[in-house]
Amino acid sequence: MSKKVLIGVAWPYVNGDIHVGHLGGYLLPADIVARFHRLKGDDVLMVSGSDCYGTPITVEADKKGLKPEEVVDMYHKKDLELFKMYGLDYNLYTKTTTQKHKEVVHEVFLKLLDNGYIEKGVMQQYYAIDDNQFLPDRYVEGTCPYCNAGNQRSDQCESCGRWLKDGELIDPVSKLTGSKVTLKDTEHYFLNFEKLESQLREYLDANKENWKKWVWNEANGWLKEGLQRRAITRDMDWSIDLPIEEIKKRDESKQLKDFAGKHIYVWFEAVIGYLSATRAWCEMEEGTSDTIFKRDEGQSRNWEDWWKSSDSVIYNFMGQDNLVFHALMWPGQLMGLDDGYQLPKFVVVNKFLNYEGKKFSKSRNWTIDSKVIAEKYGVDLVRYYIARNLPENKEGNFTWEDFVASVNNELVANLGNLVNRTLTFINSKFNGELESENFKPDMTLSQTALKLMIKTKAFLFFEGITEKERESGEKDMVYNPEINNWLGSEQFEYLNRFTELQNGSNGPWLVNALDTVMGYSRLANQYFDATKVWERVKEGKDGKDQAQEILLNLVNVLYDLSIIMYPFMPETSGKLLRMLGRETIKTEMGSDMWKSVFDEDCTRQLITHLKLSEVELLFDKLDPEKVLAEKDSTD
RNA sequence: CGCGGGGUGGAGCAGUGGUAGCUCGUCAGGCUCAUAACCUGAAGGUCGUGCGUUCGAAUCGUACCCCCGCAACCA
Repeated sequence: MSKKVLIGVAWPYVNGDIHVGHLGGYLLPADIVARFHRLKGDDVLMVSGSDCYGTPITVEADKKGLKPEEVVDMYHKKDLELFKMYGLDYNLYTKTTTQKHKEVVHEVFLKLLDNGYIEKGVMQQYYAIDDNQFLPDRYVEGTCPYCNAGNQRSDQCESCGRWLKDGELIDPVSKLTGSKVTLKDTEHYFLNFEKLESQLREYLDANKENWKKWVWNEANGWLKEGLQRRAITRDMDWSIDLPIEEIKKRDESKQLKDFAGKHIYVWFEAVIGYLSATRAWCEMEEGTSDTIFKRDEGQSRNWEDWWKSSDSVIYNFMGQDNLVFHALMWPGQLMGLDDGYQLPKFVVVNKFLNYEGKKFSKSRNWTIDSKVIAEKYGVDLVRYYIARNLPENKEGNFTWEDFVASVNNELVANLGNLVNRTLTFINSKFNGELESENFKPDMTLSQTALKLMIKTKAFLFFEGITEKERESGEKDMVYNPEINNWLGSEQFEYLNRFTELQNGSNGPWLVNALDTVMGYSRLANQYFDATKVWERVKEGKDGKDQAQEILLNLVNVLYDLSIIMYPFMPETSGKLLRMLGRETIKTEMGSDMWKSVFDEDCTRQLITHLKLSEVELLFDKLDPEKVLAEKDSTD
């Protein structure tokens, strides 16, 4: 039976364009891991959607003179197109404005209420007197009590940088109407995290080895500090309603005095999207125009298989600003349901990806349009560059100069060149066809090649080698089982790690995994040189037979590469496979493409016959001057 | 003393007690199948600073300096 893997990707706010930083922070890492699991034939469900409610949306709507719904529709549509373009392979990408989401949110709310984790409380909030409405902090401005600067936000004075507490702002007024604002008591529901603390402690301790160290430490820091109850309702119209009718059936002690204007706070509701989207996907027959939808043959349509089965694994991907919600709040919500829910096992958080050393900033026009860059340079180049710069441990940086260098010196020079030199060689010397019944796993390689491979750790190819022999590289060894033996044992430890996360590896470390792909390509280039295959073909029939075997070896490496690069560069993978005359990757459940490369039992079928399709360049070289001009255009 | 992360050759990063590594760049050489690509070799680091623990510290402790993130509805 296929393992169930649920990949929950943080829900992007639909108040602006998705830039390269979002891609690097969580969108692309999630997609890479999802594709990896699909290669292994796992039953993968990747869900996410647009986070549609809350103040950021209404702020953007005001700015554009639109209704919140219109802003949501506009950006949701744009995001859908962008994600399709980047090949982000969601099973369901939906939004939080759906009926299903609302239903599930209500269900969760009521369950937590009944279980005693939600309680009432009174807090103070800004209230516009003339307009008769509560205002979010963002909509209040006044004079800073410290530096007397006017027109400052209620939370921070931009002039002197001080943080302001509620009520400190002098002469606060509504940004919308100019109406005078005061602080007023307001009753809300709160989630009592204190009651969940010991369970959260257990949860963290159980996952110490599964999360990156800094992620765990940060979550641990929050928990040690002590979690306080947190408001889960607001006086804010652009939000999901409370299930008032249902609440009214409850005991009086659970009811607010006045439900008017009370809505569910976005932080509480958005994460429930993982659950609601799973359930929606299970019930859906097909996608709609405002979703990305995909279902493979044989995938389970019982949502509990992902959420309540012990052999399902849940991942969550997010940017660092979302850490506390995913590492503590959301697990807390699930615990409070007390209904056998699986908790996220891998909370995968990345830091931010900066742009030329500075934070991406829409307001300062310091941003790269994800769509434009992909159109110009190709999705896979961008995917590659982002993937190799993922801010897994510390902030990453996107620079145009580095982008060109990475593409030209790594992708083109190493991987692209390997493919091109191998395939054009086969074309010119063998008319694009190879066939060797003699191609067996026990072929003997040249001494030089041996030495090289031994040095580069490829010695794991060979059986019975001693440390001394390894150092000298002298032994005339036999090329043992297959290339994949080596793959399985050493190089692919990384790739294996990034999902299994065994041995306390605190991953996933996608950068390392990508490094492995490139390292494998580099090794093949060394092999090409060491075997001097271009000389072999000049040495009569024997030489040509040898060359054929060498090339078949290389072809098999290319096949491996096309598969292991797939999670990172799916388009390129398909392109390479087509050139090799192979089928492109199928990642249906149970297809187990991974096993065709990575298989401990070495049952893999080697390619012994080859008929090349038309050969083309895998990547085009970038013109540095043209690309560097991009930088100036954003200044 | 709010919480947390980081400071390792020109750049970007691995490395958490035992001869300082990788990718890119630089320099020299080789090769010519290949997108002036590939391969080999070399130069280049007192691992932020001081003190301490230890036979031994980039790695542990401590003090300090610098950069950054979060704490706010910025991914």
